[in-house]
Amino acid sequence: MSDQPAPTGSGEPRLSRRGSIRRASVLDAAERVLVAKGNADASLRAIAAEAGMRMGHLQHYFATRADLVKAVLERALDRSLGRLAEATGPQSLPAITADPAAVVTVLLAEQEDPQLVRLFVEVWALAARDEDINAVVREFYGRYVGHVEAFVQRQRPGWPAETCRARAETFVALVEGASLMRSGIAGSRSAAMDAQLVQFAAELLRG
Amino acid sequence: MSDQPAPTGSGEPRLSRRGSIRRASVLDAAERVLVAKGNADASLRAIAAEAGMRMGHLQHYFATRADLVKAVLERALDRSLGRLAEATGPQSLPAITADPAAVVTVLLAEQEDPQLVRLFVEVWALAARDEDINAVVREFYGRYVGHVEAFVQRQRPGWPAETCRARAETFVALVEGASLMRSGIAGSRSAAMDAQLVQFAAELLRG
DNA sequence: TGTACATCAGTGAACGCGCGTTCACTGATGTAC
DNA sequence: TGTACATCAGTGAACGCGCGTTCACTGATGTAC
Repeated sequence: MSDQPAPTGSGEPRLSRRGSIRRASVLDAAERVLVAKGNADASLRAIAAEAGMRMGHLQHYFATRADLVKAVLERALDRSLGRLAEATGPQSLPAITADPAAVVTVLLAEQEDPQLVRLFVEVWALAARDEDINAVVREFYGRYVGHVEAFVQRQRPGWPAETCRARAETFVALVEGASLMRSGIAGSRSAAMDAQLVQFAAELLRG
Repeated sequence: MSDQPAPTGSGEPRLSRRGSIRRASVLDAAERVLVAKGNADASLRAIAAEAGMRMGHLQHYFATRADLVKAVLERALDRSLGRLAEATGPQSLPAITADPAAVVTVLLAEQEDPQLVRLFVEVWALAARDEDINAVVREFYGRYVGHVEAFVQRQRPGWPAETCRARAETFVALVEGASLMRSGIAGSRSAAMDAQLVQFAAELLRG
């Protein structure tokens, strides 16, 4: 979470400046391998090789594989959330705040990266089985929905909070489902579908 | 696919009547284990135990684990598609054909089974990595969308086919995304969200 | 009706493999005095 | 400024484990004559 060298209090070893950098580069390598090969095939050996270090060394930074995977996902979801907040936040480009359809377009554009979509699908599957990952994922979607809800509230200040919430949840369902239908997993992109998605998602935001 | 004992021509051994029954019970057992434990933890040993047979015996029916998993998914998706066709087909209950909202309600009700949702999420993850599974899954969603498209066409005979198709795809995206938001993976059910989902999904079906 | 034989059903042990984890260890770095 | 020592960075080999697959085998079943 933090760039500071010493997460004091925990049982973890303190990290020097160099150690922090190495830890981050382990996360980078692990994310690359995870995205490229999937959770099942992302072995610690492969991750260590990608990071340019020996396997035993990984344990200096992450006691177990589960810890490493969790840290990778937390970081990746945090990053994703940052981009999302940028797209929906009140401080974003005036053109975007004014036009809900533009928000949808930005989110759909993010899905153009097939590896990112694959990572998300992997994350859902993990969250369905693993309590720790589930907590991380649910917090992510909680915040995601929260951002969208705030956006809707800004568009239609008169609407009750419950309506905004329900619309935000429906919006997120639509966008996440769209990633399946557009990525080659359950279907392929088409201009007609994209247009329909944008129209309906925008309607959810200001309908 | 067939109940007939002899899938002639292939390299597979011919199955006696008893063999066909055993083969089906292997599929049943494999599906139970797969749903309960997920693909990663569903070992052939566990599946054999569930089926009440020895591991080596599985090879009489499925040469490799991949073959078995593929067969399980094909059967499960076929079954799912049957239920779907029933809900959207012209021969279904008059009350359902008349009311798109009822179709949505039926589909959402199917998602109430958490194990089924978990199976689907697993299937998406597999389809994202494995070519064979991908083909199976895409055919499933192709048919799924086809049924919905036909339903839309029946509701609004005047609409061009492309519009019906795009709406059907958007509909499926919404329903599949909803399974994530309602199942505990990315969020939890709420009455307000369900109402919103039904309203918007129905609007997709008849505009 | 009875026997021979091919085919299918099912066993059980062994195989090599890659996995995550452990551990005793050696270098490098930085801090205290 | 120089030395001692603690701490962190990084190595490398070994561990046990569960996995999917292979194989030689024995029973059971059904068909041909």
